Amino acid sequence: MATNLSAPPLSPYLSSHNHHRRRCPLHFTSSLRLSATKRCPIAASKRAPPLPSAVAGEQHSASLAEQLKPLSTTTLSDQPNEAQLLSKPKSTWVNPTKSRPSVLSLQRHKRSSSYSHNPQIKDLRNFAKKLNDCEESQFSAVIEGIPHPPTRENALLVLNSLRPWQKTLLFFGWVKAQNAFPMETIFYNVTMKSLRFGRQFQHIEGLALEMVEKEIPLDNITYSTIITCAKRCNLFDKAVEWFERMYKTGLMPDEVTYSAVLDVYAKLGKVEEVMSLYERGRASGWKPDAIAFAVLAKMFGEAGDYDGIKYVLQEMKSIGIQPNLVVYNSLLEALGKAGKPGLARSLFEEMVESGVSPNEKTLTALIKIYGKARWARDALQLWERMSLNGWPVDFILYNTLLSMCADLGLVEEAEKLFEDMKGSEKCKPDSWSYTAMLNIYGSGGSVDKAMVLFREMSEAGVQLNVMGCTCLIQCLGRAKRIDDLVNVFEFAVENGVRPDDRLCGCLLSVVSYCDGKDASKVLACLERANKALSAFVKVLSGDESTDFDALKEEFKRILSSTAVEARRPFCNCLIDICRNRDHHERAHELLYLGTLYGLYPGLHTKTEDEWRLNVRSLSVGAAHTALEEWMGTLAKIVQRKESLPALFSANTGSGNHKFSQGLGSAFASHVEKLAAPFTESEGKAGLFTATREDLVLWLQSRVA
DNA sequence: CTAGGGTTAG
Repeated sequence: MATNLSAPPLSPYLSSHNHHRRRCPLHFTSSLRLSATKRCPIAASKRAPPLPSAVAGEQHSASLAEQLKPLSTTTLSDQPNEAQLLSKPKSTWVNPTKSRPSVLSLQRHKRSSSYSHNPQIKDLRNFAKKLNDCEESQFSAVIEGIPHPPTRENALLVLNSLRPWQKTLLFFGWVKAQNAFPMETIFYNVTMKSLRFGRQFQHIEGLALEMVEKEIPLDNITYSTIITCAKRCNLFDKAVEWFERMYKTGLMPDEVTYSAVLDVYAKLGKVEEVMSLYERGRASGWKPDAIAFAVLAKMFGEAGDYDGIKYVLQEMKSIGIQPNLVVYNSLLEALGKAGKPGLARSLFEEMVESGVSPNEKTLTALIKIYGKARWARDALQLWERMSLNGWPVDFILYNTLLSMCADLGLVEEAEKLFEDMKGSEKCKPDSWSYTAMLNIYGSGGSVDKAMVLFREMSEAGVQLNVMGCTCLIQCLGRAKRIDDLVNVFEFAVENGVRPDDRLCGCLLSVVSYCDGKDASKVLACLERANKALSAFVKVLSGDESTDFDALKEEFKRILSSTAVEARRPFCNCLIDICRNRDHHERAHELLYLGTLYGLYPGLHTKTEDEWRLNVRSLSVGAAHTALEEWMGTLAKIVQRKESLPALFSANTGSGNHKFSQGLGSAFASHVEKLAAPFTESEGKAGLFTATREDLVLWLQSRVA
């Protein structure tokens, strides 16, 4: 998911950007001329007369999708071609020395003077209010009481004041039927705005098609409204479709449409298309503004792309755009997602120094970052600064602070905050707050406190959610309070919690360390949540031998219907279940399958001097299985007298989390039991090493 | 609000 951060500093599309700039200086001069013509240079290529044979062809017939391919993959090679690409039949060539494009820069519409000086304004507003408030059935009756004739200005004023989309649509229909004046674009735009409020994409599209039919021009406002409405309705294909239509008409996108469309592609995860459109916009004279950069920052954050974030910063600097609060917030969050807490911290300081005050979202982002990074000192210092400076706090920020406490194991701080919330008027703990507390008590093993909270929740009328349920079940399982566990599970299901894969994984892990009756009770819960999984567990735990291929197929079927983040935990638990029931052979088979399906990437790493087994993400049983498997393989290599490196190591990790269970110590005792020559390194907790000589001796002794 | 665009929680 995240890009490889050890990759070269610039992403491919970024270097293609530079490449493009270097090679196509003419692009800029041409576009400056073009910019005053209200025509999109991308579209122009489609309408251009046949190009000279050598450069005609693909660009002439290219679709928008093709046009949006990264420039590195399209061949914009020689300069005459560029000039051709940008020229078009009806372009009006203006003085090329004119300083800046005029079309692309945003021209907000001023409130027309009839709005402020219209003495009828009060009557019309009251009338609009009546329309807003009346029953739909009375609409036609009310509308007849319009206090002044529906002139263009009057109609616009009323249309602008209608809230529910149904009323807007009815009124618009009425105005059209009056036939008092020709309909202009603005009427459609205002109506669409109201429809967008009600997320009525169907109606918006209907109106847009009506405009096309009646040859009423669609402008940037129309298109951006259509596109953002589609976006809000999650109809991304529709958003793209309408941008394509706009492109075909040759209308030049302005700043608003640009950032709206960039956001559409960004939300589709189409980074390359975003960058390509960005480059083309830049090349045609578009000056991106803060909103466009906020969109880019968010996109790179979602992709975990640090190079992309650097690029955004660099572009803003070179264009001379100072980040505003929203851009800072997007950048901070992006840095968090890209795993750069240190850079987030320094960017935050830079932001404060530049005079931009953080808001709730800024602080939420940072607290979350520090929590995830387990930077307790920074988190607490920031918390202190928040209250010292009187920085704004809201409900989400409170809950984020609680979650951070859970991540860092700050039990007392969390309890204090939780009590403060209970005492407050506006920020009473909700299910998020309770979940955070259940997480804290659950991971800390404070079962009784967790159960007190559980009871308190239902008294306070706060719903238990799936994560809170998972936390509770985890800690009840560890405490072997299986009857309570079953009760909590049943309560949760009865109260609308729909078990997800994480909850199933949690039940599965409890099954792995329970025996007999307890295991059956938990398995019965699992059966209600995931039939296939519980059936598979029964097969694995049973004594009948199973065909490997059948096992493989079923395991594959289960994994493919499991959320990606829960697949490895499933496999880990299943291996533990096999081992705890002395089905070691099956444990090895499952580890093999897990590796086959990519659940354990980087399990083995080899350099010339050292071979390493990385078991940090494995459960105890899986780690043992992996070690045994490895030793078996090495024994064969020794037998075959093949060459081996000087050093062998196994890494369990040290477990940064305050509440983490000791994989390291479990691994140490397993190594001891096997009398294997691995010893834990002095300075590095969780790193076990063995020399070739010791290991070979031991392997040979085992065979003998 | 002044016909259109961006940011908060496992």
